[in-house]
Amino acid sequence: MAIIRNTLAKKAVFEIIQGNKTAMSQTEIFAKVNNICDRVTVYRILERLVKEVKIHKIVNINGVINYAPCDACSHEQHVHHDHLHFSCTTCKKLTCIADNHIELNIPSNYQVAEVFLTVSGICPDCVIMA
Amino acid sequence: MAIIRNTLAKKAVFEIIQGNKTAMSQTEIFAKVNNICDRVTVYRILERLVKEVKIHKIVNINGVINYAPCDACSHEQHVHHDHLHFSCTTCKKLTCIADNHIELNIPSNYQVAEVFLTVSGICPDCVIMA
DNA sequence: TACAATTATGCAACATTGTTGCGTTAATAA
DNA sequence: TTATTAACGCAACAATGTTGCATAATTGTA
Ligand SMILES: [Zn+2]
Ligand SMILES: [Zn+2]
Ligand SMILES: [Zn+2]
Ligand SMILES: [Zn+2]
Repeated sequence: MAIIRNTLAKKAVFEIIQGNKTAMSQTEIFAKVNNICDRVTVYRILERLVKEVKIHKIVNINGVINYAPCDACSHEQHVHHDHLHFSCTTCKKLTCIADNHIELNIPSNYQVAEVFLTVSGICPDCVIMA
Repeated sequence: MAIIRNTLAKKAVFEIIQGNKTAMSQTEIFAKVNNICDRVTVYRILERLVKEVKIHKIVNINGVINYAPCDACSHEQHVHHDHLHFSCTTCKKLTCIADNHIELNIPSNYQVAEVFLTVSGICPDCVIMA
């Protein structure tokens, strides 16, 4: 059951996320959606897109939740979102960076599931400006 | 200028944070403060304690901002907060783990400032329960 | 094409979290 | 003790996210 429907609003939201170089917050997405649907609907669409593994959720270093497409996420039918994210302190943009396999050094009584790695600094666009 | 005052509320908040094994959110801290002061005051105290490098701010994987003491943060008069944080998916607690020096693999046109590394999974307390 | 089933939406109402302004309180130095 | 001003309380507001329910729209089927 639970047949997935491809509505106009859902397509619009997904295209907005895909069309952007960097990850976007619900607020930014809703601003771009141009009143094609309600604020609440955007929340619900985002929730669905995450569940369908079309986008992934990234928490920025200030706590704001952002969304980015999952293109780079699924390799060989194995979904993983543990790539690195770069958070620019100047333009505040959050960018997905290719995989970054790291060695962890955690006490063995901790059972590791996912790794969230975000690096802050200045992105290429903003370095040029400076 | 800007003389720092050590008020009752500030002491209470700091002791609550220090007395807890894991990091705490503003909501949790205010709940423990037992109406010794206003909700807003807790926000302002937390802000000050962060500025004074007595506590540090950690964003949990769900976007909730948590606070933990800075004991483990300053080594040889050099402050750094880039240690690893463990976020338990069962009890939702956020724990500071000792330093974790990692090798990053980021395009050279990105200018790195800080590294935020959070690992999710099951903490020792919750592993025992299961 | 028409219809039924049910997913998705709009809207209102609410909850939570965080912020700001301003008059008052209280910590600290002199 | 007094003056200075950091810190506080309170009210009001803003932003973000959630829920319930009636209505609309999509999709498979007849
Ligand atoms: Zn930038
Ligand atoms: Zn990403
Ligand atoms: Zn736990
Ligand atoms: Zn920490």
